[in-house]
Formats: sequence, structure tokens, C-alpha cells
Amino acid sequence: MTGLRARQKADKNRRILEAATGLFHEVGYDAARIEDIAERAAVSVGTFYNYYQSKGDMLLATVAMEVEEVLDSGRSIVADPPRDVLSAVTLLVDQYYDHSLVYLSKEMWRTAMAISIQQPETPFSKRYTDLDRTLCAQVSTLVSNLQRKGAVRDEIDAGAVGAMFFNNLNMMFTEFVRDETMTLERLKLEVARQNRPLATLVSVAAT
Amino acid sequence: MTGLRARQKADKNRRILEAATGLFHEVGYDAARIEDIAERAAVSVGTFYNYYQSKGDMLLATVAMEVEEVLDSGRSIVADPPRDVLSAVTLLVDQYYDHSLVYLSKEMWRTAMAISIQQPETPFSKRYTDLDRTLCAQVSTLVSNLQRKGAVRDEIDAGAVGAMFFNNLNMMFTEFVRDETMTLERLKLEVARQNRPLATLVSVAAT
DNA sequence: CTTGAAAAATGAATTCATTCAGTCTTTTTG
DNA sequence: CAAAAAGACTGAATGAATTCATTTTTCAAG
Repeated sequence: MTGLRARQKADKNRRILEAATGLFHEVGYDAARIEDIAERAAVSVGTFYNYYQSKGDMLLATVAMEVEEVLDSGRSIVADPPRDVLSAVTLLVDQYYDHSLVYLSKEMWRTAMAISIQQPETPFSKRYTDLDRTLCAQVSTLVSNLQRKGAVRDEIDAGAVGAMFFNNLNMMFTEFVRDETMTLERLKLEVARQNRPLATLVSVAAT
Repeated sequence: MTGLRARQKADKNRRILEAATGLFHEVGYDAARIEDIAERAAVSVGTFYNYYQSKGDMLLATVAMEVEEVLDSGRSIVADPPRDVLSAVTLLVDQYYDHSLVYLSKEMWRTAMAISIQQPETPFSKRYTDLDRTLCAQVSTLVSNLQRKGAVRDEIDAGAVGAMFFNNLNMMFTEFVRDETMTLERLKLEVARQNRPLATLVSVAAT
């Protein structure tokens, strides 16, 4: 059977993760003190640091879970996209955006992004970067699939176009979480507008 | 004449700014302690906080100066760009990138970006965001100017295309500062590659 | 030239994330 | 099963940013 030690470790890890996500939701990232997280998880402060390198590391762990789901939710769209390029891209992008606020507040996103930029070498930061790359690849795959279906011109560099769509949606999402007054609706509209020229131009039907 | 108080204030502000930029360069952002900055500027710690809201605020002030220069250096290119769209965009983008590391290290950029995302409401953060917007507008103006010259198709939404180029270059710059091993050369090549499809497609000569 | 606001400056105290030297628990070995 | 080794846990101590109650300096009115 699994050793006692391993079981206890898994249990503690779960307790810490739950305590942290709970507190982050209840009081926000900044106001959640390590001491409080540790107390709620019934471990000492020191133990918290045995499981996570830092407070930021902890947050990125919860963000990573979120992004995994977003990736998942995009798969079916990529597998069978509408034939129109702008529709397909918009469908995928909106899917991403709609999912993004299910578990995380704008504040948490801001903090997570800030940490992943500032300390790019921590393990969870690397995981976050990887997830970003995977998301970017997913968009490129969408373009590539549309190309195979004959909806996107053959001579187009699907990787480059996918990266462009992705960088755009990512940058705009950053703007969105920075601005507490911006709504999801406005974000989607704006991004769709920005995507239109490229989407139209790479389409087979384009003039 | 200017009151004594106003003169002293300006002088102190200059001393603090110089002390901070100096220390940031010499030892990096993290290692520069407020106490040291204050000492070098010959003021107390408390006074430092009368002039800047936080250490991050201080950094963003130095970054803002840098971005102003970048903007400036772009103006002449926008005013009289090469007629080829990809060349024009690449020239401008490379100009931005080359200038970016003159005063600031990757570490400083990372920290500045992190702060501007995490605390978007502080005054310098807003200034930073404004500068970003101005940069974006400059790229759009370039596209618009190329359009007036007849190098870009008439029906194209210059604002949308400019935003796309800008978001792409900005996002890639973020990746660049995150990765200590990435060189300016590699960054430029990659961005040029990503820009090529859109640049080609909006060009008048495009197939 | 006084004097009493108003503005600035001060630095000791506070707050929190993070560390680390010592203690306790589990596992392994003989 | 006993002893030793390895692995976890602990919480008081550390260090740095930020705050704030006091003190000092400047300004302007009479």
C-alpha cells in the first residue's frame, strides 16, 4: 500500500491548496496572509513553505488548474470549427474569455500575470508559460485545420498567423484584467474587430 | 520668484530620482533598498514616501522616461516610412527593441511590467499604460500613413491592423524579457516572421 | 518681525513574507 | 524489535517595505 508518509503528504497538499484558494476568493490575494492559510490548513507556516516556494507559487498553482480547463474547452472547437475563419477564431477566443472568470477574479489574474513575468524561473511560473505556449499552439492548430479544410489559403504560414491571433487575444486579455471597468462584452467586440482584417485576408474567399 | 519650498521640492525629487535610477542600475531593483536610496538622496525614508507611493512607483517613473524616448525615436520613421509594408513595420519595431535595453535591464522591465499589471491604479502605472497606448497609436499611424501613400489597401482598418502589430510586438517583448537566454536578434527575427503574413496581405501589391 | 497655520520631513514601530536551526516522525536496516 | 538515517514539521527570528505620530521648516497675515 501507499506509505503513511506519502498519504499524509498528499492530504496536506490538498488542505493547503484548498485553504489558499478559499482565502484568495474570500479576501483576495494580498489580504490572504500565509499565517492564515497555514492555520486554515492546520499546518505551520514552515510547512507551507515545504509545499510551495512562495505565496505567488501558490496562486499560480490555482491558475494553472484554470488554464488547463480553458485548454480543454477549446479542443472541441479546434477539432470541428465553423468554416468561416473569423467565426471560428471568434468562437474559440470567446470560449477562452468566458471561461477565464469562472474561478479567478481580475485581481487574481493580475497578480498571477505579474508573478509569472517577474519570477519566470519558479516551477509554477514555467508551468504557466508552458500553458500559454500550449494555448498559442491550439490557436495555430485551428488555423492549420481551417487550412486543411480549404478555408485558409495554402501559402499562409499557419503558425505565424496563429501566433498573431493568440498574442492579440492575450494582450487584450491583459488590458481587460487591468481595467476593472471593462466588460467581457467590450473585450470580445474589440478583439473581434482587431481580428477581422487578418481573418478576412487569409481566407480563401478574400479578394 | 519661485518659492524656496518649491525649489527644494524639485531638487529633492531630482535627487531621489537620480539615486534610485543609479542604484537600480548598479545593484538591480530587488537589491536596492529604500533605505539606501533615501540615504544616497540625503533624505529620510519617510520623505521618500512623500515623493513616491512605493518602490514600484519609483521604478515606473524611470521606465516612463525610457518609453518617452522610444516614442520619440519612432516619430521620424512614422513620418517618412519605406514604401514596403513589412520593411516599414520591421524598421519601427526594431527601433523600439534596440532602444529598449539602453537604460533598462531585463530584470527592471520584468518588474516594471509586473507592477503596472498588478497595481494599475497608481499614478505612474497609469502613465505607463498611457504610454503603451501612445505607442500603439504610433504603429497605427504608420499603417495609416502607408495607406495614404498607397502602399496599404484602402479598405483596410488601419487602427485594427496597427493594434494587431502592436499587441504582437508587445507580447513578444514580454516573452523576451522573461527569458534571459533570448537575444534581441532572435526576437526581431521571430516578430518579423509573425508580421509577414499580415504585412503582405494588407499591401496593395499582394496577390 | 511675530506668530500660527500649512506643508514637509523624520525615523521608530508595524507588518508580512520568508528562512533556518532544532525537534519530531516515519522508514529502513540489521 | 532497536537504532540509525531520512524526511517532515515547527515557529521564533530575520529583513525589508510601508506607515504614522511627532517634530521641524516654510509661508503669509497683521
